[in-house]
Amino acid sequence: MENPPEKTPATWESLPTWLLTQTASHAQRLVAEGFSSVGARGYHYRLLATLEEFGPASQAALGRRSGIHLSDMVAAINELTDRKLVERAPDPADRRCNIISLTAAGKRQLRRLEKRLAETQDELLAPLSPEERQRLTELLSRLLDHHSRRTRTPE
Amino acid sequence: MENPPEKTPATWESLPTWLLTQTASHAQRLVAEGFSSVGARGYHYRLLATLEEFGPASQAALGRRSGIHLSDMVAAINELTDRKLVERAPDPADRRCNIISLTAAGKRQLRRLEKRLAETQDELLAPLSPEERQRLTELLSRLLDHHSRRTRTPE
DNA sequence: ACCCAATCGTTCGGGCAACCAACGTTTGAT
DNA sequence: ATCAAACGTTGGTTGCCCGAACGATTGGGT
Repeated sequence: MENPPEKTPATWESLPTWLLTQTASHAQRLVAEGFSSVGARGYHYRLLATLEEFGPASQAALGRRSGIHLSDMVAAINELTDRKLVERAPDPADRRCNIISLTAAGKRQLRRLEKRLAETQDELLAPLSPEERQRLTELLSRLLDHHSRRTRTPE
Repeated sequence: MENPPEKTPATWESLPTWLLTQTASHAQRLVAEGFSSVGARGYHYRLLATLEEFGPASQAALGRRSGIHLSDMVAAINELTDRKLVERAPDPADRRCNIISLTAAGKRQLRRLEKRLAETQDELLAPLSPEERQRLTELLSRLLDHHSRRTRTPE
């Protein structure tokens, strides 16, 4: 999306969906860059943060809480265990389950990722005043709220 | 992202980058659904719209104007020619080039896609008042502007 | 007139986030 | 005891974005 050097003053450029997805792609790039500078990606942060917030859990529970698909958990957890940021232990009470828990190194890494993430927020919102930032997040929250309620089966 | 039925009241949920990327993913889903209901996807719309706005052009020029990578043009144009929405003709003046042009059916399809797209805007912004919609697009425009200027080499 | 750099279309490949289908193992409720 | 459900795992698919390479063709410089 950044490559093509030609101007594109096209019809769709002002549509909310376009503005949204485009700014989001910039945001994602910034976040990913921040994370990759410490050798991680989005899933890693989400998992580490979820682990700290809710404590050790099975892969399935972890996936539900962090919004990561079960089939993507395997690779993500593997990558984290390879880096010793997380431990995968069999659940003695239920042999189907692995219990994933945060290591000390994992906690340190989480601190680093949080720092990067905070910097990224600022980079993203650079051109906006504090009040504008406030309004933007408020509007986005409303939108997200509305649409996740419709998709997440109400009950 | 919509699948897991569990609540995820996690740390990062209020971060602007999260709100942005998540609402964007909802937006993208809505757009994609709208398009696919008439057998198209994003690239198709972008190409048809660009063709109508700028007239027939080579694949390369078309790609630059619509922000689609050259290497992705082949497949997209193939799909459009298969559906007779677009014509690929050799350029008599430059045998390296294909000249892509819109057919009547392509124009009709474009009208359909525009209609879907308009409906999608409304669906996306449903919970916002007209003034709020205005403010949101203005804020997003500012952000997008700022960040695309930094990436697109100024000159 | 010639050469070389640039452009065009094309193919193949990768990355990412999200998702789906299937399977064997294990569990728990009936 | 059985059977549905959950768990982890493997191996796909999709859409969008990007890069490397290559043959064919072109056009500018000299």
